[in-house]
Parts: sequence; structure tokens; C-alpha cells
Amino acid sequence: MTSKGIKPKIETQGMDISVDCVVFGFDNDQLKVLLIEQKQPIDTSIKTQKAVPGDLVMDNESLDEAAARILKELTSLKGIYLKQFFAFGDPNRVRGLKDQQWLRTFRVNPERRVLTVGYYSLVKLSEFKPKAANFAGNAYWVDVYNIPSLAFDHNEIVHKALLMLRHELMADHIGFELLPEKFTLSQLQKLYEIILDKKLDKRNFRKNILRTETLTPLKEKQQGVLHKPAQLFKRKLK
Amino acid sequence: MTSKGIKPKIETQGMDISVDCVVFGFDNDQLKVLLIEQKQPIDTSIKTQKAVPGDLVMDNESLDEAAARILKELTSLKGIYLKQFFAFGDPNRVRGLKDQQWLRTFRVNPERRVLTVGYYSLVKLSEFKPKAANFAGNAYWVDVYNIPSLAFDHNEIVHKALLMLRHELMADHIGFELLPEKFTLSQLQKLYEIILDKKLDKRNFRKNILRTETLTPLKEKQQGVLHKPAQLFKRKLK
DNA sequence: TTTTGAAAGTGTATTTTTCACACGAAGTAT
DNA sequence: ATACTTCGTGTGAAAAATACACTTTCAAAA
Repeated sequence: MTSKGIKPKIETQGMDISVDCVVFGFDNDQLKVLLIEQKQPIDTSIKTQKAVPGDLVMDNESLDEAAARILKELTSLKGIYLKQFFAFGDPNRVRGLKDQQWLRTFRVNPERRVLTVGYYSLVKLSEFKPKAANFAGNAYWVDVYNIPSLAFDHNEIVHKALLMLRHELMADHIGFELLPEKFTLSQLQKLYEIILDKKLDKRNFRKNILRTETLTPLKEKQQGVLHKPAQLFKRKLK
Repeated sequence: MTSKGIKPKIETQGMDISVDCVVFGFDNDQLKVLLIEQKQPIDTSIKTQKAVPGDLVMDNESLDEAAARILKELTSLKGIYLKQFFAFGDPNRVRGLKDQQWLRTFRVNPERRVLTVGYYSLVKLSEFKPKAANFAGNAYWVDVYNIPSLAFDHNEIVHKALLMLRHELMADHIGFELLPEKFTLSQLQKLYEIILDKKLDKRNFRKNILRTETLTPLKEKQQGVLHKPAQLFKRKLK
């Protein structure tokens, strides 16, 4: 096996690149992921599939731009927290029978290999305006700990997104991205507990989170609760 | 701007996917990165460029497989530490004039957009067998803190690889991947100091690294040094 | 054989961080 | 007034991080 010979130019057939967004939301009780449902085909005996929202990257678009576009089409929200976390490139990741059926309904080249770059995003459910994107039927939230069987390799993508979110939550304290602008420490703690899937001690949590200096205490208190109202905080800017 | 209408199927022109490998090596003194040099074109007035080794992902190949193949072509080594760290998707990342000149010498579709997935790998310089891969001219090592100007977006890729390597070194203690099979704690400490770019205390370093239980002490000692020979260690298996 | 040079190897005291743990205060509803 | 619910807080113990200096071991040279 010598390598002295001149290598011929190898032609690859070209691939599609897509971006898939694992959109996380928090409803004070569960960490949710936004799924879209395949539009019901004319042949109504075909069982529709579910997936994470995603789309092809357009020819002049960067990956970050594609992710932002997908998110905006779906949620009408701009300026949302978005982070690339992994590229999924198995050559057969869209080769399932039902995956192909679905792709044929909206892709010009459904048989083409597609590499997808995974992003996750954190949205405030309170600001969320549901909207069916034109690449999908309905969109809806499901508990991240009860994800149904998804199309393509999307179960793996969601799982990896959750692992990366956990890391980043610990390292960079980005939890407030999932909460309303003003929130209490108890809300924040519950968010951490659900994302990390473990109980935390209240006093230690407060000490730790305040030491990071990522929060600004407000003069306001919680309103309309039937118990002692808690102090509100917001994220510290810069 | 309504979205009620049916979206036409959008055709993207398809992209090439490449994998670029930032190969790190350690020579007891510097952390090095392996670069390849563009083969000198017939027009010898053209100044050749340097880059990180990389190649297109073949049609039936996963990303991990492509990275392993590139590395094997270049180093003849198998079973090397390899880790995906980021996807670089700027639509104009190969649009420089000299980048295009280079691509035309070995790509069938040099004008095609190419997304690259960055991997970094850790090799033991002691086992390294230099070998010009057929996608490049010579390969050589340069100090990671003195990288020359590279083709494409490869300076950015190397920089990001170094940041990721630092993180992983702290978190997972993978330093021994860069050292010979048997090594001393002083060698390991120096490696950490160079990667992290800061001085460490000898006693504290030893306490910490031994507490991680990633190393096995050997009964052997260093040979052929003109001072007290140090105890040798190897990575703990499992 | 003694001396010299060079890196190896080792312990302790201080500070900081982590962890475990319980109760009175403040508000609402009845 | 009482009951209910969540808020908000401190301390002691254990573990981890940090700062810091001297003796030992070997080979080479004198």
C-alpha cells in the first residue's frame, strides 16, 4: 500500500446540511422540548411522525443564521439563546422507511445524505407564541423525560442536547434564559433541580447562585400568591 | 408576511462536508500542532499555504470514520484519541483567493460550499511516523503558540480546538494521551502547564492528579538521566 | 572518594468550598 | 385567632484548594 501515486480527485455527491433545534422551555413544573408533527399526508393511513424542528441550511446562510431562522419561523421570537452542540453525520441517519416517506413530502432530494448540526435553545414559555412553521404541522411541548419515539436520529439528538444543557447550566448559569424576566430563587432552584434531575438544598443553592453574581435583586415582591411573597430577581446584565 | 401558503420545496445546491483534524503532539517542551503544506504548484511563483489536515467525508462514511481515516493516512497510527469539537459553517469560509487556488488543485468542485467538522486528536510524538498524506505535501509540527497564518478559517479552528482541549484536560484528565506509555509526574505536570499556559505547584499537582486515580504507578524508574531518576507511571486502564 | 549539580519526592498550616441540617417569619384564607 | 404555605436565614464539619521549602538520590566531574 504505497501512497506515492497521485491521488485522483475524488468526487463526492454532495450532501444537504440541516440544522435541528432542540428548543427547551420550562413551565414551573417540567422541562419541555418543542416537537413538531409531520403534516398528515393525503393517505391518512400513514402514521405521522414527530421530530425536533429543523430545516436545511440555505446556500448563503451560516449555521447560526439557519438556527435563528428556524426558531423565528416557529416561535416568532428573536434574540433567543441558541447554542451549537454537536454535528450528527451518520450516513444512514435519514434512511428509515418512514423517515424517507416524510422527507419525500417536502424535500427536493429526499434521498440525499443529510448531515445535521444540533443546536439547543432556551425560551421563556411565558413569551412563547405558538405558531406552526411552514416546514411542519403542529408544534407542541413534551416533557423532556417522556419523549416519544421520534423520526430520524432525533431521540439521540435530544438526549445529547440535554447532557450539554446540564453541563452549561453548571458552568455558565444560564438558567434564567428559561424563566420570565423576573423570577424568584425558588423558581430558579426548581429549574435547576429538574434539569439536573436531582434535589438541591435550599440554603446552599442560594449561597452558591448569589455568589456567582449573575443575578440582580429587585425591590419588588411576588404578587398574588397565598403565602409569604418571595423577592424577585432578574439576570444581571453584562 | 403570512405563512399560511404552502411552502415550495426549496432546492439547495448541496454542500461538501469535510473533517479537519487539529492534531496535537507534545515534545516535552512545546505543545505542537500538525500542519500540512500545500503541494507546490507548477507555477512556482504561487506561494503555498499551510493548513490543518482534513479531507472530504466520503459518501458512506460517518464523521468519526472520516476523522480516523485522515489521521491514519497522515500518521499511520490507529486507535488515536479523537474528539469532535465544533462545526464550522460560514458560507464563505473557503472563498479566499488563495484558498480557491488551492482547492482547484485537488477538488472536483472547488467552488462548492464546504462545511467542516472540527476534530482534535492527541498523539504520542514518540510513536509518530511522519508521512505525507496524499491530500497534501509535507507535514510538520509547529508550536501551538506560534501558529502561522493558515488557509481557510484554520486559525480559528486551531484556536477553538485549544480551548476545548483545555476544558477536557481539566475535566477528564486525558493528558497521558500525549505522553509515551510510561511517563513521570514531572513530564505530566509540564504538559499541563503548557496546555493551560500557567505554572502549577508541584506538590499540589501530584496530590490532585493522584486523587483522580487515572494513573498506575509502575515499579520501574526513569533511566539514563543525570539526576535522581523519577518513578514511572502509566494510564490506569478501565 | 568527595563534591557538585539537577531534579525527585515529600508535609503542614491556612483558606475556601462543599455539604448537611431546622426553624421562625410573613403572608393569605377561613 | 388559627391554620396553612412558602420564604428566608446560620453554623459546624468535612473536603478541597492553596501557599510554601527542604532533604534525597543519582550521575558526572573533580
